[in-house]
Amino acid sequence: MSRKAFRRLTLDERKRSLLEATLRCVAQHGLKGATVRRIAEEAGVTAGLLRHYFGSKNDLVTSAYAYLIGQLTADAETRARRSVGDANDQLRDFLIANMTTPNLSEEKVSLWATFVGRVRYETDFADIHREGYRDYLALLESLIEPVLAAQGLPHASADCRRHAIAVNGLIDGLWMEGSLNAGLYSRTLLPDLVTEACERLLGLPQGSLSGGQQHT
Amino acid sequence: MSRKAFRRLTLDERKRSLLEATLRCVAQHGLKGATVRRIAEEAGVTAGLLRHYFGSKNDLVTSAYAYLIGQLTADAETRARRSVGDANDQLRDFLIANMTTPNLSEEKVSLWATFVGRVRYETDFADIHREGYRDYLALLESLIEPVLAAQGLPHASADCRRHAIAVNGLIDGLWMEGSLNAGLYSRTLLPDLVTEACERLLGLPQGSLSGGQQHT
DNA sequence: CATAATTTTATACAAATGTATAACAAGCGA
DNA sequence: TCGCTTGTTATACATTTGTATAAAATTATG
Repeated sequence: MSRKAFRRLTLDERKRSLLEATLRCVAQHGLKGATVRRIAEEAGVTAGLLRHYFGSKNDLVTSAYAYLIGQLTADAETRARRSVGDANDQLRDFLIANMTTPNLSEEKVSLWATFVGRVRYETDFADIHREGYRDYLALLESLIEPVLAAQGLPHASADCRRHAIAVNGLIDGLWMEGSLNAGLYSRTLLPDLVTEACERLLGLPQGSLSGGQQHT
Repeated sequence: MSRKAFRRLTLDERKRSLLEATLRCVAQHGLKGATVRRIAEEAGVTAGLLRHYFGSKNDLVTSAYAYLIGQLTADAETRARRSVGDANDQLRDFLIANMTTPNLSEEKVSLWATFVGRVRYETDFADIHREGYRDYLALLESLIEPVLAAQGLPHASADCRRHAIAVNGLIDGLWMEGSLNAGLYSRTLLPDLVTEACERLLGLPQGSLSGGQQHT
């Protein structure tokens, strides 16, 4: 009986591959159901290798959570920032990015929920969550501020923060229910709904976010 | 060595006690981490008894999820319906019920997230989720409709549904983030914020939900 | 108070899990 | 081509897990 043939990867390639295999397994089988053996199989390696790169299973899973969160916000931010238009366009694109693929995804919501369920009881997860939330809120505030300013609405720091909390709640809730119940809605319902709702929350004139524009 | 002394309970008492012990364990240790032995210890019985009342661990956990969902909506509905005022008061009390204890609770959010993480991949959980979501949305629609009608706003079934989806997203998101980050906010921020945001989402005159009223 | 019914305890067991460690081999530098 | 480093495989092990089953104790019924 001969050994399995294998190929060496660079440290970054291998780590990424392991983290992504971990996320797929956690989504499908849950946190404990994602056993080191299953993850290894998913990544096409043997179990021992996981411990070579991550000190323990907990280390691996924690890193995978951080990887996921970073990816989610980075994706949405990228889609907002690359918008060539004015502040309204950027905010609109950010909202829509959260209501369309790849961010609107059953798998990602499942992962996110699974991890969030542990935030209260495991400090490693709590730290990652807190940091992610803070970043996301800050990003949202920075997108909202110029929109309010352009409309001549109050846009002091406290105003922006309050609005950001509400809009963030709206996004999170719709993102979650929308991903889980994707089949129930038409593909454009959520993007339309979130832009309209955001206009109302911020007190913008109707159509200032959605008006005339077509989202891709 | 003598056996442990025990007391017999009625079927309902025992089942309830086991379900609640299960929820506490799932919150603290996750779905797989809530082992039958831990649950049994939490309930003050031995492991064998679980299988006497629930055919398998999966059966027990599924039942616990349904129990939790039922409890959450029932609590909020009760607090809305017992409101003696008009339609506005009922809607307001419903919103506030979701932003204050006992519903605003880290433990409940943790549980909810943990279960939601499995909805995509296990049909038992999916069924419970779908049903719960449908009920919750219907309840919300029924609370929104008379408020819109009283204001002379469009309140056809489609209008109410659209608004209910948005408001539900807002509630879910704020409830979740609010519970996890309870320490970050003052105790009245979320209730104030959710009522104001809901006014805006529905297009109600400012203060029509929050105005003058004091929430307990 | 005796007897039966069934809740509850206690023990057993195979399978699976995270971790540790030894053996191997791929690819780099000489 | 040869050795050497270390990425990678393979195996071992104690522990924990869900489930099954036998034994015992509590309560209801007469």
